[in-house]
Amino acid sequence: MFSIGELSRRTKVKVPTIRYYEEMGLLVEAERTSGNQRRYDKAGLERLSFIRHARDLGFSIEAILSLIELQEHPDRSCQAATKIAVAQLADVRAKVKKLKALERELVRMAKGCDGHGVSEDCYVLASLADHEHCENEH
Amino acid sequence: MFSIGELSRRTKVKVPTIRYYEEMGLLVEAERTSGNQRRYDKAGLERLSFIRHARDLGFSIEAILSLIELQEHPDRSCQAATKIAVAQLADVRAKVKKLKALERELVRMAKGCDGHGVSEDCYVLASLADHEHCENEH
DNA sequence: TTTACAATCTCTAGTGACTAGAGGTTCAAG
DNA sequence: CTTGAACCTCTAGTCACTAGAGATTGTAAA
Repeated sequence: MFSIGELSRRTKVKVPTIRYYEEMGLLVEAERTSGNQRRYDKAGLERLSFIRHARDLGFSIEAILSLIELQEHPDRSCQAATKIAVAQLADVRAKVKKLKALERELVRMAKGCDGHGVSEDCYVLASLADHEHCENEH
Repeated sequence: MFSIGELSRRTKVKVPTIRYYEEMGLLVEAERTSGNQRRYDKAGLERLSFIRHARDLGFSIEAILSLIELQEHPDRSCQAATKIAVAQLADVRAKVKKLKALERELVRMAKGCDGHGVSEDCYVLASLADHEHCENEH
């Protein structure tokens, strides 16, 4: 049995965030001492590790709620869980693609005017003002 | 002179968002009709296009405020603007890197259990519960 | 000119996933 | 028994919008 601070140290999840997760229903309400402080055990630690890992992977709290629900009903959880993971993967891939496009355009912009002042006009500002320069449609 | 709705149509920025930008100081306060409705001209359109383009590139509203300020003082704006753009680029690159790592792990997870049910336990759930499976440190 | 109705106005509140702070209580070591 | 770090609850703030209520205005057809 350990305190919320200890749980925080072990999982690297901040104390107020743990309380927030409890409020959101991700964590079951913790046991309390007679003085109303939360106490956790190994199960609580594992649950929070699961949540943290999923958050790190970009799953929304809602998605994590679904995954937790699936954990509680092990029959046919596999297909449903995979579906959520695949959706998350698609999301991540879409973000990567968009960011890659932005990266290309920013490189182009930032190269326009560096040290050696071709200072007639700022290329960065001009690029932002004029969409026509753009390689990508966004 | 055109209405906020017309401006919205031309820039693809939603009407409440335009009002929000005005409130945040990104747009100068628009002229009004006798009946208090906003009217815009070409200058307003160009300014909003600039803002929209910068937002699409992931610049924060604060960064855009800086860029707009730079526009108003064209002397030595180039270096400062480039600095902002380079910072933005670094940010985008960091995000890409992180997402790429997540993508790899999600691929590994989602492949674990697909159609042909090796249904002893759900690999997706197991992966989330057990950080040790992880290739990446996060 | 009147009427209808879409578009506009302001204002408040909600989103997601936390983070910060106030003001009060409890735990554990010395 | 005292100290003080850690805990408690509650409210409000963050960012960049988005949604909705309720009132007013603009404009085109009858």
